[in-house]
Amino acid sequence: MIDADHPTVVGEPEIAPQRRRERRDAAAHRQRILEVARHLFGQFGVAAVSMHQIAQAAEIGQGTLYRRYANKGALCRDLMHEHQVVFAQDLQAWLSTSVRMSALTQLDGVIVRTLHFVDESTALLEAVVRTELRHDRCDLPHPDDRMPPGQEHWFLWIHDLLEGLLRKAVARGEIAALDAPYTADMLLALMNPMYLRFQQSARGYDLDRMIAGIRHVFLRGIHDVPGDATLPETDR
Amino acid sequence: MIDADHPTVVGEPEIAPQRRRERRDAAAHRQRILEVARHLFGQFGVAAVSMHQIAQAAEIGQGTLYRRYANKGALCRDLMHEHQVVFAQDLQAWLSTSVRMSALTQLDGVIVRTLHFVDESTALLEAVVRTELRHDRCDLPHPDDRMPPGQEHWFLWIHDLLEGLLRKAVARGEIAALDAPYTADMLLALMNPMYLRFQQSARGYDLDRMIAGIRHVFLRGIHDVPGDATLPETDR
DNA sequence: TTGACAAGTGGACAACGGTCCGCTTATAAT
DNA sequence: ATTATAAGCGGACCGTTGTCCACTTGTCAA
Repeated sequence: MIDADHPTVVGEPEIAPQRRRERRDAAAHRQRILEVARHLFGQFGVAAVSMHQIAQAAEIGQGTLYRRYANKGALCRDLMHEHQVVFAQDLQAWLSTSVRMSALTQLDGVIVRTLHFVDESTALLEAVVRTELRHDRCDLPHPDDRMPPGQEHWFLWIHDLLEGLLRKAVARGEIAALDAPYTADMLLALMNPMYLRFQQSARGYDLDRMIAGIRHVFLRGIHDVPGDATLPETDR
Repeated sequence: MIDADHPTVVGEPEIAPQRRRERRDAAAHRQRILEVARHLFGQFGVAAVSMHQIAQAAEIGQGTLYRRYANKGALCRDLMHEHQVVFAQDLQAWLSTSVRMSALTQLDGVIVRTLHFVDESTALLEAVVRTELRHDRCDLPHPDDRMPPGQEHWFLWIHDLLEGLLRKAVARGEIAALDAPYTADMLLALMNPMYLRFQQSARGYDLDRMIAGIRHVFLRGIHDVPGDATLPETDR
């Protein structure tokens, strides 16, 4: 109820000009959390460290920890953030130096680089994926406020990148028309951290073999030209 | 300690001729468990039902439940078993009626049928996959004694089937040489229940679109011939 | 400086998955 | 029928994830 007697400012600035910035002590805690988590993860492995442990080691309550990070996955995402940014920049840079190449070549470059990146970050990425699917997170484009703004979900970005390159390749007549969004998703499925790890540890494939396989099927399956003189060796 | 006075049978039958058969009451419990689980799953969804609940509803202790099923995944596997057998037989039957077709056509048939099967069994299959990867089950060929003997892990079977068909296609000169084991794994990755569901619910792809996409990439990527006029009908 | 209030905090609590272990009982050999 | 024994049983118990809520404290505005 609005009380007319009170001197409510006319156009009261409901706009909430900018979100009250993070309290200083909170920021300090945040730092400590990341630090401690990084340390514990390094020492025992991501999977073996519980949120409770992290809270204790950081000498804060669980509630505090969960306030900042809804789950271990979120924490890992924050830890990864830096790497991701670097990766994204590198990729972006490479793309811009390679504009003169064929879209297919660019696509290949993106795939290979992404695979390497995922392969290097398996530990953290796996935790992310894991918690996401524990929560039935099958509604991928989730907002997730706790994430630094502007940092969209990473996989989404890669997806769009792949899709874009596929479209470009089609537009340039490098390949026949195809279902770009779904094809991008297929590629993404093959680069899923958990799957990657499974194939490496249980099947014993190494990264190069996987890259070769993906190349063989995709770059051929997409390409119109039957000959494969330019394709990398199947080498197995 | 062996007491020499006792008439221990000379070559005592250490062989344990056949495992003492399941006690009758235990068998009854098993039935009840399956029944109750099926019911609860149907009512609330697989994910929403806890082992504790199942035990309670079946009026047995948790220990009893866990004795038979190491986890929810195992229970679901048992529930699925029947369907799986039927599916396997159907597939086998179809394969034997289609021996005169090209290996590639057979491969296509297997892929399509498997996709449909997975799609129909998502609920249960998902629980299986989920628990398997919760346990870091990245060592797939796990023995898992609690499974009906002779019933190997299902995915393994499909994998071998796919691999075999790929090899056959290569041997017959239908396609260029490739890395059959890994290619089979790629296909399997795309048929993963969790991934399937994700793509359907989050991305909104329907099964036909996915089949079309996989066909486009794989049957083209593998095939030597650029045209695709010979590709089999969708037959559903 | 003061006070209001949202942001921040901590720890109790609950649900779930899963293990353990001591007791009971069906079964098979005697 | 008796008995040894392994199969079966139940529920207390543990660790983990995640929620809740009463309390404290930094911050901003007056």
